[in-house]
Amino acid sequence: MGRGALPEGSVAGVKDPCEEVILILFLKIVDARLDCGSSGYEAPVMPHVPRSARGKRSIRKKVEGKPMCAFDLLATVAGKLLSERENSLTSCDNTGTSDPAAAKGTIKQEQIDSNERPIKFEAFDLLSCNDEHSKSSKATSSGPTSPIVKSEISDEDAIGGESKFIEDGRKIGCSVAAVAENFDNVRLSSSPMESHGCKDGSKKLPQGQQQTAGNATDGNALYSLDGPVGLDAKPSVLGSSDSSVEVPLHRNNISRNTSSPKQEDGMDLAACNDDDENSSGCTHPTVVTNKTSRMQHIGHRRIKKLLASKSWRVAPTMLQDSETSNYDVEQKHALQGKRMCYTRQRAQRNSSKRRKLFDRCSVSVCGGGIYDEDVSNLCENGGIKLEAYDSQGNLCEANGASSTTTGQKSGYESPEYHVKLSIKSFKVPELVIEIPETATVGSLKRTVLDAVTAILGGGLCVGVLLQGKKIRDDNKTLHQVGISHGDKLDNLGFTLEPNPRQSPAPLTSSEDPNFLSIGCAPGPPDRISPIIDQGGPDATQFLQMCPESDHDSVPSPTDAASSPEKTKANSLALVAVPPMDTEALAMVPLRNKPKRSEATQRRVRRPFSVAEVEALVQAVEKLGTGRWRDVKLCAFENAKHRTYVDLKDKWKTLVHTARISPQQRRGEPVPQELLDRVLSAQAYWSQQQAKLLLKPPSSAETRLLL
DNA sequence: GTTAGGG
DNA sequence: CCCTAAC
Repeated sequence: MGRGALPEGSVAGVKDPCEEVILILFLKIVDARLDCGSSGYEAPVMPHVPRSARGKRSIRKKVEGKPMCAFDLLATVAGKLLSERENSLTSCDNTGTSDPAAAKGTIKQEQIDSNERPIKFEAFDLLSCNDEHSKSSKATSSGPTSPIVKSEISDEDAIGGESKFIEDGRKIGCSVAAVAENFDNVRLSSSPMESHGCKDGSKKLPQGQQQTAGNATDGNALYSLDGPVGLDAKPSVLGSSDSSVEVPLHRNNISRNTSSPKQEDGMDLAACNDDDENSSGCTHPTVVTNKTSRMQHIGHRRIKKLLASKSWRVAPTMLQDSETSNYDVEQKHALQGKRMCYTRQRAQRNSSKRRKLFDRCSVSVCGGGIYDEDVSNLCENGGIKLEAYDSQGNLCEANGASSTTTGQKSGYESPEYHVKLSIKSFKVPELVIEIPETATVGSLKRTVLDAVTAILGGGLCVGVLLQGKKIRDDNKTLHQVGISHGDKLDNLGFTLEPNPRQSPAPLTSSEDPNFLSIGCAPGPPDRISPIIDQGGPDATQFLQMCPESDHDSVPSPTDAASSPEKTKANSLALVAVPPMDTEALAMVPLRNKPKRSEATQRRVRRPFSVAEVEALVQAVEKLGTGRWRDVKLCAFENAKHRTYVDLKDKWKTLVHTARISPQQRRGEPVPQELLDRVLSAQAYWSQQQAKLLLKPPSSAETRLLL
């Protein structure tokens, strides 16, 4: 339908129905979370190589070693797109409806081969292969074993037999929406899903979308997805849509917004509302509705998976000691807080996985994203939290309260003043995307992805906007330009810009240049900048910052968790803005192949103190050597940094130590007395174990004998 | 999630 | 400490 509505007249005699009108899509993507890691970060291509032979089988799981940046990015964009769509649809109506052509005289005529066009996008491939949930797209995804899924899907395929669906602008509108909705899925367009999404979009998307869809004139549609899209675009709209509609990876989905409905401050965090199943943890900071919760939940879960995929990295270096202090947070993240809040301190599970989330990253910005905690965790007392960074970018935390006092003494120029900002969103340069109506949603996705990827791949620049003005002088201090800790920083913005040094080469990743042309595509999407998107104010710092005895002291049972300080920071998120962002960027490893497979951040080494050893020995003497969890609970319950695995390992080393000559021992000497106890305990328990092994059916036997 | 054990 | 395998 609608074909006739095409302003063919305006298109200078082009009547051939074969000629399609190119849609010019202006996608101003705002708030692209670029949780991709350093600018030099290259998505690891090599799957993690098992360190041990038995790891061979682990290959099955190693698919995750794939680059996720593109995906992340896309997800972000998608979320944003969706959000923007919501916001800008209105404007679309105007331009697209009343004056489609005038909207932008860029209606291009182009011979479009309506035939299938196999398209391969590397970037897209990346995406697809990272989509761990591509379950829905099994059709194209070859599963974990084949990380690189060439999306050979033709446009037709992508859209399935309903390609006609996007034949008119109306459908396009829908498509766009669908795209946005599906971006987070980053799945290879599986026909059913695609069309499905599309349908859903037109059928069920209420409000703006439908409206737009209806209004978009056939063919000539110019969507100017621009405007001040807050990350706050509420997903609620979507919430009402069909359950099958994919949830956009809205920022809020990701961010571990634990803010419960009542916590509109955005900083007032509930301590333990992070139940995976309840997904109460991922509600919008301000708008919390049942509608959204579900979706957010989904998003959250998705994120969860992403997290698990190791692809998301957080800036750990910043929070050195946060390893401990943030433990809960981390864990929550990684584990989706499974019962962490409710259950006793069961050992730190998944410690390794959790850790994987933390990669070295010098840049850490609170973007309201996935990694809220790290930064937000710092926002202890609400308000502006002052943070100090050492030259390494390590955070030397100091909360606003105290810092403020001291800081004021320091004077204006005091370097002690640190501004904490929350970058709720990054503005990505405008993207101009031309895509034929006949393009599939899948291709649109790829196009957008490529565009974004290209930008990012070319290297990024961060722009700072203060009150709309771009601050170009990098040498000025924050204070000089008016960014001071005391100010309301709502006027502060950040943009992500293509690296100027990069020649804006046209995106060529597409195999069909005619098909897709993208503006503002600096370079090949070979690399993605990992800009960590840390959580915003909603961060979950409620974590029990329990005075865990991580200070080489024996955990005392009285080490009760301190009441989580509910932060009352202004909703203006706070974000760590490393004084030297350029340096920070520079610090980002440029290595293509991070050493430890994925540059996994190893936990800080924390040698056991004698006291700890003693506690361990004592516990083992009591409980035996096979109940590490109990040992942990018994003696190290409050030592969050000691997992039962750690204890087990320590015991192992203790035994070893006890058996070697004192000269061979290293580190803090352990009293011989303890070592002796270790040996005896070890002997005793191993003996017990042997007994059990030798006499397994003891009970039955006993019974029989009796 | 735990436990055990190699790295 | 890390990583897996096997429960």
